[in-house]
Amino acid sequence: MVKVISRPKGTNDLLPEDIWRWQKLELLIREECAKFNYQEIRTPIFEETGLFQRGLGEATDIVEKEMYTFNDKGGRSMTLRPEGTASVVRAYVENNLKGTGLPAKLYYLGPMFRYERPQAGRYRQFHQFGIECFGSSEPSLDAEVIMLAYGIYTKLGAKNVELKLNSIGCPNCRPNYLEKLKEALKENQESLCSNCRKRSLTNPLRVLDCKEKGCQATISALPRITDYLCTDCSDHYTEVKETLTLWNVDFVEDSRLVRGLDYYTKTVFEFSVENLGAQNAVGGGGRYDKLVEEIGGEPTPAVGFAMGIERTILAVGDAWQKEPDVDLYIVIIGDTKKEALLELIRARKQGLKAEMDHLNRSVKAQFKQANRLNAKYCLILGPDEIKQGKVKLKNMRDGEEIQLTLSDWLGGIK
RNA sequence: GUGGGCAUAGCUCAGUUGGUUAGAGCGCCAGGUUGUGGCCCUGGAGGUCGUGGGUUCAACUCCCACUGUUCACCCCA
Repeated sequence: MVKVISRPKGTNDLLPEDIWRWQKLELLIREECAKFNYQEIRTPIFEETGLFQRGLGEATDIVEKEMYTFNDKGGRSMTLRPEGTASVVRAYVENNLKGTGLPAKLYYLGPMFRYERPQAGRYRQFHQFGIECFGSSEPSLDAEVIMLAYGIYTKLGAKNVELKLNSIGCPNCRPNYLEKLKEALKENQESLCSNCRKRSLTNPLRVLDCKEKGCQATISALPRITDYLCTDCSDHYTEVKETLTLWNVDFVEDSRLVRGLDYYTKTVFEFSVENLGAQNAVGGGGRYDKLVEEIGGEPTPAVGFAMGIERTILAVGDAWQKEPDVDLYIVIIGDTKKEALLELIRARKQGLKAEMDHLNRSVKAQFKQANRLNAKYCLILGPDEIKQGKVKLKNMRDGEEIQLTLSDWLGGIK
């Protein structure tokens, strides 16, 4: 025997027993995007490495140690995309999408790649759905992006989804806050964990995110960004909140929410669920008014959101029920395969999901198979029936069997 | 990248102080009904006990390494 090659670490085979969940979620996503006038965009799965270095920030963990980077045969450094926004921004600039009218509202759905240690809800190849809206700095679009995501989570039937909201200011007001924060951190070094002491210098905002119990008291006493926002940012934040309230979106303000990517400005938000352990963030996003410029486009305000598909499906749990595989199963008795083949294709032309036996199984085994496929009806074709031009149609829910003519038994299906 | 747990049938798991033929439930296949599913009964197929080394007369069991998986850290979706 040849050695079986197994799939790469941190990747998954999506089998028929699970894939229906994906399809159901994708359908919901596409319907909601259509309602909000978001159009799909599909970009390459790999890009020049520089795109992500510029887009996400050199100092982020993703760029520093989690990217699948390789040289192609021409010696160019390429990277499997670790997230979707940078590519969409690139495509927006490269294809001059502002020319198609603003705001440009785009969504994407597909695999992303990060070299991480896998655990529940965290894989090396995972999938994200995301939306990006370019060309307007209006808070109503921040709210709309959040509303779209909120609507999807609500319709999923997932329990205990929480929306956290914050504003992290802009290049005008954030430096001012950072200084105050650093000062406060300096005074409280003693009471912080070793990690936070490091972060106080390298990335002070992330201290706010620390989950260490010992740090909590100190963190809650630190200055809040929302108290230091400039008028522009503060007004923007207020209007986002007002619009969400107008739309009955439940949210919790969390002045400690900062998020890990460097490109965010003003609005940031995150959706989390209870039952997912450490990987409880199922989606998040925010405004990124400086990113398009950084990628090389002209200054363009933008706001977006990304959802982790695997985590979202985990969060749904068993709240969903699988559709039956077939409406109709044709049971062959004796030498009636030819008739069965004819009726099978007739049923399918009528739009029924139909199946029949291809293993020459016993009648009993055929009914078992029908049951396994959760068939609503069985069409029974035996020599006696064919002789008289009749067939039997059995309702598998209540076991009732009725006799119909071979030519119009389809009328018996409700 | 760091630390801990786990790895036996398709799935969930038993397996005694190391002892010769590795089990159960579910699932799968067949029969119990010359042409009728779900429930029940009977039988059957299916395992190089994650991989490779070592200790031993003897290893699923003990030791080491590797791989996978899982939880936490970290990070994020």
